[in-house]
Amino acid sequence: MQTVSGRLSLKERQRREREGLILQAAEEVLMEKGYYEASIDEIAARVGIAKGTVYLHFPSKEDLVLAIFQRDMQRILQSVDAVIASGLTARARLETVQQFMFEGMFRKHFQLLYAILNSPGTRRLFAEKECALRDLWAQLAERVTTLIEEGKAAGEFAASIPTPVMLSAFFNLLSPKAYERLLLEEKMSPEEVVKHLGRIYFNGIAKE
Amino acid sequence: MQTVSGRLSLKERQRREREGLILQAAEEVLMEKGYYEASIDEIAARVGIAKGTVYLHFPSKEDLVLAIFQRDMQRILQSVDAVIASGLTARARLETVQQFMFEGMFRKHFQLLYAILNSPGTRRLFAEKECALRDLWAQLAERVTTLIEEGKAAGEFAASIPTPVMLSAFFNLLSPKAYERLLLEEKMSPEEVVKHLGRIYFNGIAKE
Amino acid sequence: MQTVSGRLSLKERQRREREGLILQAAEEVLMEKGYYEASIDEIAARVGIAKGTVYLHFPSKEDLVLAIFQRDMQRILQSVDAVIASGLTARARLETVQQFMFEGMFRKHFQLLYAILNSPGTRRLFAEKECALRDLWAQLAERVTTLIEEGKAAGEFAASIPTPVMLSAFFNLLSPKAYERLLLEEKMSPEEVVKHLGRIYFNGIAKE
Amino acid sequence: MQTVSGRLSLKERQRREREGLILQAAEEVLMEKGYYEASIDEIAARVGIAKGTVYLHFPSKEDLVLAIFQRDMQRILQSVDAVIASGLTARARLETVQQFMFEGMFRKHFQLLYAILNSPGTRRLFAEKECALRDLWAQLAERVTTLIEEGKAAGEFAASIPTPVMLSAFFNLLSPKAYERLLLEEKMSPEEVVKHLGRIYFNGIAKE
DNA sequence: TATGAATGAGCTTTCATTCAT
DNA sequence: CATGAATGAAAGCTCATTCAT
Repeated sequence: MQTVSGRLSLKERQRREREGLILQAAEEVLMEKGYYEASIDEIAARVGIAKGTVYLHFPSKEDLVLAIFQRDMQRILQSVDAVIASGLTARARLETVQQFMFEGMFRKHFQLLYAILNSPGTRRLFAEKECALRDLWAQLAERVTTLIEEGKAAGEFAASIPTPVMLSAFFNLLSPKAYERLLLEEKMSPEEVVKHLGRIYFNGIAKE
Repeated sequence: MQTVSGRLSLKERQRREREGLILQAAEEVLMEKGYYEASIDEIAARVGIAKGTVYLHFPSKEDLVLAIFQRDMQRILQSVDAVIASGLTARARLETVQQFMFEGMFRKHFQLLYAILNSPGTRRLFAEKECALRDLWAQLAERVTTLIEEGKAAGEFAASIPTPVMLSAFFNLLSPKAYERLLLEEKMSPEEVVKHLGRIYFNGIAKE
Repeated sequence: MQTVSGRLSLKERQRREREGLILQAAEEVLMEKGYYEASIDEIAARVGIAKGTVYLHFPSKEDLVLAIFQRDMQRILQSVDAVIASGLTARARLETVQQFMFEGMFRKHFQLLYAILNSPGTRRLFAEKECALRDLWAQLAERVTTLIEEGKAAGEFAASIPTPVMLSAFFNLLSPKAYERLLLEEKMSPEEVVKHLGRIYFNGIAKE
Repeated sequence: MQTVSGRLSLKERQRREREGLILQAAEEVLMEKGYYEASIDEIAARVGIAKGTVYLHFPSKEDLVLAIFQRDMQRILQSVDAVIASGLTARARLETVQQFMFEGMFRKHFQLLYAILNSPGTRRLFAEKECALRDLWAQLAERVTTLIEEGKAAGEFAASIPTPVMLSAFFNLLSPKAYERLLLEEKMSPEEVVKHLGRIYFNGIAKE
């Protein structure tokens, strides 16, 4: 698939582009309608291709969704890793990670991931592919866990609160899905919301 | 439907009892499988009645789910109101409310409510009945809002954090759904989890 | 499903009647078009019911076809058993069995059975249900095998020809499917065809 | 397409070679899976060419199958004609023809031909091309008919059995498809099977 | 010429909802 | 009233065929 010059062939580039468009459209429809009400027909229609074409790229609806997760998680991990590599304190790095999850693209990606990962219907659906899903999730959880423990070691966070609790709280408190109301109905800016939530979380887990 | 003696007729009592059984079975199935994978057939089978009978009580699947919400919310509100009526501080009362949401029946009820209320697919489904849903939810939100503002007035909570943010954070941080992992995989007891989460939240929103 | 009087309830009778109609229509379509070109839609349309109704009776297209086989084979076995029970010579009984297979209903049933059992596509399809299919077939083969061996024992048939060969030859030579041409194009009567074929087969396997 | 030298151009030779490969692969897949489960994709893959290329040689799946028949029939006819041209008795020549049909390549070719020609689904499919199919078949039937009638004239075969019946019986009794069971499950050799079947047939049609 | 991505008609199957009994 | 058989719209998926490259 690679030419001698090391670049991808035209065909392959087109293929990836198309795949990207499908993933994007699928993500949109999934966000709007959820897994069950999102039909392959509609996804294809939004891309402007035929239903069958979707199946050239993804063998099933489930696999399509899985692919969205993988792509999104990859992007999230890249950003998170960049933050973690900085020389800041654990708390500062965790705050930056949190901010990502409220901003632009990341809100969208993370939201979908989180929604599907936690809704009872879909979890059952992906039962057999759960390993793949869990793996994806585990990678993000691992990073945050490390940060939390570094913070505890540095005396920034309360050692008395178990790390798994802090981890869960981090994702729940900061999961952007639930704050749509604040953005839409209360007309708050993401920055403002994230500031206040960060304060609650970090004061909450701070050492006495 | 009421006899001269003021009591409900036998027929009506039977009717309500059956309605209760349907709601209960429906709630179970919904919790296990989610909205889309829960079939009227299975719900009816669990009650031991015919599919058609469900439709004598609820005009549609959506309405059935709505009725579950209404019943659950009513129960939750009763308990919450009892707590609020006590003479404790705002914080103490809010902590008690939170504990409800992690205990026994309430965990189950609240979990379902919250799950469906927040999954993108189901929200669209209930779009036209959203008013009803919002009303239900608004009643609970109102109670918590009042408590938060009382707490602020009493100097217990930080006035600098907007009340809507505190409200959202309350439900997100303390929503039991997301903590199943802690209960199941980390083998923590609900009491322990609620203790740590309460600490995070209440320290987080406390006045400096 | 049975009333105290021992008769089937009305519901159950209707159910069976409907099931019979579906099987009959399915058999017709299958005969005309073969397995793959027979669509559930068309079968339902011929019965005058909706597609979904077919699925109330048979969980899948494969199972529908299997049910046809079972019903047909049952009918065939009944008739064959009646013949076998008569006190005639082995040859006379085998001839009578052969005649069945060329007459009226039996031609139709046997034809379908044989066609699907021997076409490569369908055999693969029914791979997992092959046990069921094989069982059905084995029952008929067993009867014929017994007759052949009785004939050999009685000195009617050549002992030098292996019984399995005689069995295969019986079904192939006498399978009515392949003789449609004689009936249709050569305008021969079934009786005439069966007479000549019987002569060939029975002279062929006769003791020297 | 022919050069002045009378030989086929290189291009044309390559073309025919590839066509042969396609036919061969198609025949294989068809034998394994039957008409409907054989996909153009798989056939192309086995040849190692693209799906579209198949369509450069054959305008449709049906035509591809028809071409297989034509090629196979041509080969069969060649061999049959060679046999017929020998100076043996009618019976001896017919026996040799029969042996062909049980041996090596011929079994394979004949089997496919016969299977598709007799399965109800495929017959309908080829309805419009039936003329072509019938023609092919008629050529073989004609040879055998001639042999049978020569046998009758020579007093070798019973004149009382109509020739079309003998013809049908010949192909049915001797069609190798149905004898796979004997080869596979009873572990008989083709030679043995053909010997016994020949005995049945030729004794069956012999003059009293 | 050879390719294989794209197409879309058509299939099996599901299930909320209706309604004659 | 209660029933559950019947409905039929709608979904996921396949594959022969086409056509731009």
